[in-house]
Amino acid sequence: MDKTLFKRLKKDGLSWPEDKDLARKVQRELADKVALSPLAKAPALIAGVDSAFFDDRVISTACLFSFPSLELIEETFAIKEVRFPYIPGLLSFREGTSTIEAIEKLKKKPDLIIFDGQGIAHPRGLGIASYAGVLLDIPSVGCAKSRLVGEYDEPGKTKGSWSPLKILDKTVGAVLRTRANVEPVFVSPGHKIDIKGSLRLVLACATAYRLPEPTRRADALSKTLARKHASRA
DNA sequence: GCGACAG
DNA sequence: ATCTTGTCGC
Repeated sequence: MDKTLFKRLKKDGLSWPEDKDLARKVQRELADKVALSPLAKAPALIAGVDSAFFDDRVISTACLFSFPSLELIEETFAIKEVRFPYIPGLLSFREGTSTIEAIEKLKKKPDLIIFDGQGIAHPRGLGIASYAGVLLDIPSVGCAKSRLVGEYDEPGKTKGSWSPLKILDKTVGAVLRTRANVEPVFVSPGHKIDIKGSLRLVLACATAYRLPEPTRRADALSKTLARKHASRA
């Protein structure tokens, strides 16, 4: 894949519908660049990202936290016109570009980013966490609220319990209980981290709620800002 | 053709 | 994701 397309994806993403097939092709190519090696160094700064919609626009937020102390350091957001519909497996092209922009607006570069979506637990091994992780070349983890692909057994009801998420005989992530007696989350590595590391990270960010603090905060902020900007040119 | 299907 | 109040349960 050439650098031109690489930069274009970060800046403008893909449009609809002429590039729908290109989207899948791009995913298959980027998937080869995903690294599942253990985290190189302990992260000190972690960012959580999420997106919300209003009118015909997408607003993505990035919340930076210290780690493992989990103190909020800074928050950013980016708004863009929605150019792609929601299609299972192609989420990256709907909210990936604005998400990347929000991350790049952070004054301090995060050592790792947690996404509200899948990492490699994806049809082509490139969920939004892997997609953005590769384009930004920053370690990333996917923490989704529901399953996209893979099979699993119900994990134990206690906090910290988990069971492998696998496609055929290949483990691509884990179904983790971040809070007792509450629906589990689907964790999978995005880029430059392995499954065990992803699990430890998400669990370390799970305080008293189902979603890890960085992502939970980004979710709340995106919704608040979306309502604030709604129906207001 | 039928069912599944991140946000 | 989004449209939306109160209500059941731990």
